[in-house]
Amino acid sequence: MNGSPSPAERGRVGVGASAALPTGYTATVKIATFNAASVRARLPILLDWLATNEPDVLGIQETKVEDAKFPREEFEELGYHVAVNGQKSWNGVCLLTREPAEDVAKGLGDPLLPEDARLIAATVAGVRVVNTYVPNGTSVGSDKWVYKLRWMERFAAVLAAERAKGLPLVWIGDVNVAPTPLDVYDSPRLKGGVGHHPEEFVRLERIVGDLVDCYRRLHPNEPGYTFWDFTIPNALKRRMGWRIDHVYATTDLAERLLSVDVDLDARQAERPSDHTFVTATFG
DNA sequence: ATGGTTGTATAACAA
Repeated sequence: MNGSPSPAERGRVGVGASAALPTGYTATVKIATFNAASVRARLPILLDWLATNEPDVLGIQETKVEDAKFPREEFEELGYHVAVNGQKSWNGVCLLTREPAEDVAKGLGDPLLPEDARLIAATVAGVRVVNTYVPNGTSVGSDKWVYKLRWMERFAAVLAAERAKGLPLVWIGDVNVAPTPLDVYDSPRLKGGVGHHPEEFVRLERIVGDLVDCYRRLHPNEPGYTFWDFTIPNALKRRMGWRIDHVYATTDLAERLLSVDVDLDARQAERPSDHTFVTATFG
């Protein structure tokens, strides 16, 4: 072997070479979640946000588009790999990743439940990322409510199986549950309704286990709302929100947690979703 | 206010 570097090695000089990095530098991983309420309607917001924030992973929920019509190229032009689990009109999830998504898994695989497009998981840079759109539930006691509770029970088993693979893991997505009084704008009034109901709390606890709720870990006293109902005028300014978009991490990753940000600007942009972005950064 | 808004199978739905 001679001493001259290969072209590939020369290409890394100044980028990955630790000697060229400033003192105190650590590689970070940014993982974000966003309920887009239609990926096509939200494309301008999404492309702008990705270019500005450059997350390593963005999990989107409610893409509302079948896979063949997903705007894949627009994200690829920004340097993202695209993995989708969609259906026509409703639901739909995807993962946008800077590194290729490996071992992609889709759906709950429960023959007793409809195969709605609500789950996609993949391994990205050694981290198992599980992105879900938990059913809304519509109204307590309805068929959709029963479906939500059953879906959560099944997902607890699916997530346990994912965790059994032993990789550091993050669960991200719209969980459609605000689990504590701090997570919703009027807990006494909303408690017992969809999204803030004890039957949901119990099931969410079983799913989460010893995973760390990343936002709450770093912000124990701030509401951290991520969703504001379209039908409530000026809900954001009136602080009438819900924290239902969450990032959970295994303890090994949570020990590296540097920050969790909720982007209020995207909720106030032109033609916004009713949700906004949540980003967790691990060092 | 059994209201309000937004998106998609543009007619009722779901959220």
